[in-house]
Amino acid sequence: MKTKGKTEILKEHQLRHTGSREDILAIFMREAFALSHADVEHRLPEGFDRVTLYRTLKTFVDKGLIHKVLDDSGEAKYALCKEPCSTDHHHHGHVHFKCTRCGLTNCLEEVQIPSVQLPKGYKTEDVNLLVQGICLVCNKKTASIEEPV
Amino acid sequence: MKTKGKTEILKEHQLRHTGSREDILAIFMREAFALSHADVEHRLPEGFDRVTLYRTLKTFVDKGLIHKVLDDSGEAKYALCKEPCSTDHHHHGHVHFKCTRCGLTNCLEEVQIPSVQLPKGYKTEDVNLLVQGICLVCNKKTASIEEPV
DNA sequence: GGAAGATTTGTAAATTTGTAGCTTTACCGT
DNA sequence: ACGGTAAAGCTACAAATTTACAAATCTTCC
Repeated sequence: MKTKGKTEILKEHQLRHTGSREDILAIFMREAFALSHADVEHRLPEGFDRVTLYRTLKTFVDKGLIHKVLDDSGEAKYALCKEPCSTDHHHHGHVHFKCTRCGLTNCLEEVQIPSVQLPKGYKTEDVNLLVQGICLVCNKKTASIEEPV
Repeated sequence: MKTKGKTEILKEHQLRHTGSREDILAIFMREAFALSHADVEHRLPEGFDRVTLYRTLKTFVDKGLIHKVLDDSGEAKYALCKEPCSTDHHHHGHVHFKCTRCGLTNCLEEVQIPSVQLPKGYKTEDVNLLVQGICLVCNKKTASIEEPV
């Protein structure tokens, strides 16, 4: 199964195909975890215009190409929308996991958010769940030190 | 039932009772929903020192007087801790709800976060759940228009 | 393939935001 | 009331974000 191309993704979201957008989109496609503004910036070629990055991230969010990932740091992070998101409706049923050790935030696509029963009168449209803790990778590192075979 | 006084709250958290803290605490007690840094700032008297606000919010979080409420906006919000929070351990098993209509974010103290089963190897330390949708108040307004008796 | 019109980008400058250092002021236990 | 100490009130800075505007780049339509 071939992954959707960048050109195709941009077109789907009614965005012009430009070099900057291609670069930024490529970064999101390459990394599996959620990226903050700074994360993206670091991965961009030296001297990439900062203003363009601000604008592009905003545009991508507005058009539903990427979505904001909640984070306790207060610093917004972004990740590609894998499920179809229209301009106005983001829909993300999966859990986000932030490792307190390595600091990376991932989408755990395979973990569904359990349904939540809200009090009468509330209407649910979207649910976001952020779990913080130690991720698989960091956990292994620790284990190999603290629990020798 | 009388609500706990500001003086009492500050004392409980080992904080000196000062004018600034009283002002800021009063704002949180007055508003039922979560407030961003900017929200608090706007409600403070003209000319209130910016730096003091930064420091006070930080102190309040550190001492467990208020807790961060995650928000999809990326902008951190804060709300009073109703459950007893010690200096080092915030414990918030409850759900946060953000209304897409009125934009307000509330703590639903009565709704517990269901436990989440993560893949093997992950270790959970903290869980945050944000539900977005239509709140009780906004829902009623709508209902009274769309579903006349 | 090229031109027109609209969008996007690059640049500089203005604003806003978050911190640090230091002095003065205000708490609070004794 | 006194004195040690925490907090407030500045000022100054660096970094982050936004704005304005002209130049460069897309798209569409001949």
